[in-house]
Amino acid sequence: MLQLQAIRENKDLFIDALKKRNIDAAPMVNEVIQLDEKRRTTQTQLDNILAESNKLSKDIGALYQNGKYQEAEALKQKTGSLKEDSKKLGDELKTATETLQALLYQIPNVPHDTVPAGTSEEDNEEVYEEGAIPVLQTDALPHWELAKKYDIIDLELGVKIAGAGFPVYKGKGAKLQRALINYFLDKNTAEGYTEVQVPHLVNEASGYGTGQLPDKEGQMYHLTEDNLYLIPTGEVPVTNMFRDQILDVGDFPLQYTAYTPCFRREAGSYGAHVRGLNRLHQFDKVEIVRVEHPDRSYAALDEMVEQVKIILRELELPYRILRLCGGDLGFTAALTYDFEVFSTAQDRWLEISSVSNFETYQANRLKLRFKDENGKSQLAHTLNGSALALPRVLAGILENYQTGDGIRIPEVLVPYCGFDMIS
RNA sequence: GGAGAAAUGGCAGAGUGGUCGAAUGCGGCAGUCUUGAAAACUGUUGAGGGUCACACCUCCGGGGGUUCGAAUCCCUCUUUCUCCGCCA
Repeated sequence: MLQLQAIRENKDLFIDALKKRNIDAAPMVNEVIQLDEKRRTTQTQLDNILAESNKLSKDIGALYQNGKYQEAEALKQKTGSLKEDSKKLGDELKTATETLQALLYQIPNVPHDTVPAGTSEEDNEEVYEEGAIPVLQTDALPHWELAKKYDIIDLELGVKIAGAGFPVYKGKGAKLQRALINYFLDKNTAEGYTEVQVPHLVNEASGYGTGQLPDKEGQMYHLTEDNLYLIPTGEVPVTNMFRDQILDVGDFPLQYTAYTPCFRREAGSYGAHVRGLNRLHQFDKVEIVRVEHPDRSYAALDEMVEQVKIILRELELPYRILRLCGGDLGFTAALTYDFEVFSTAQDRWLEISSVSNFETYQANRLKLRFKDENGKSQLAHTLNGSALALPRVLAGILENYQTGDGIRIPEVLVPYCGFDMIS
């Protein structure tokens, strides 16, 4: 959520910056300002009435204590109309505040200066590429064929148990997945991220805190009986650890890593590109989350990008980094780098990580603040990234490491797997 | 799941329906003292709205109610603790 006061002071700046997202924010921003003015005048009126009635109540109390019951009763008569007015104004204030809040929820974050203009993923800017794309023999298979051939992932079995998009990993496939999780967590903790295990279901407040609610409501599995949501990413529980907190400036940097399954309804996405592990309803992910001082958040973002690069380099997977354009940038992010691994047999790039700085957008919703050097409280910056998402990394390994004899295991994973070949 | 108790500032812990945003202690911060530190003493120390700044308003787990007036009374939800039941 954008900061109201900042909008009030620089509305044109916001309207301009949001153009990069290809939206005309002017009507919304103007309405925000209007609603805010309404809210404030109502608040002032209400405050005055409350002040008056507080004073009357005190006077009545004093009169009672001095035994002047007649005078007290007389004063009581005067409180009736004040009560009515305050009730009416209170309702108005509530409505104005809620309307304003709902509107603010609808305005996306302001893109960072470096975010390229553009309307779709076509316009994302490639900023880095590393790793040679292997040349495979002509009979190379896509990962879903390999999964079947070596009996390591069973998609049909998952259909029986749950439905499409819920794979069953078997034997060396399961072990490889577990190896990747451990490897990722080890890399992250070695870099100073504290490992946490967090709930996989979150309440409504957490959903609002990180911005999945209200705009992505339909993408999350919702347990209506208990009003809980299955997490679409570890970002939600981990970042919400800090909701409603006022940190000390010395607490930075806060860095956490968590392994969690992720659940996504993926309503409306079907077709050839969702085959195999490409798009699932349940998948595993190791997430890194940071809470940072505003002055340091972009340095932190760079460090997170570096962290993901190192992992991919060690896995010897060919990858590229994209800076997302305004049209492709997530609702809550100010700047996002996507990592894509080249999936050789599918001949396409697969997104395996997304690293973002949300600046104060989430913090404002989370009420995540810190006391700065002058003792004033201000909003912190939040960041997160995948390090990494499992299924597509797995797909990349299966496809890129396939040989005529089987699938080779990347060297760094051999100690974690206990085998060096799937055949 | 059943029965009971509780929820107050960073923490601990008072609080009779009126002058309680809330005693006291600890912690934090500033100062005095000291070569320095500790101790002692003095002062200060929640959040939000509002204002140029004050004033003023809101918040004692959340929501609602009674009352001129609620931390205090009532209803409800949530959470925690104790006992019972079930259970990885």
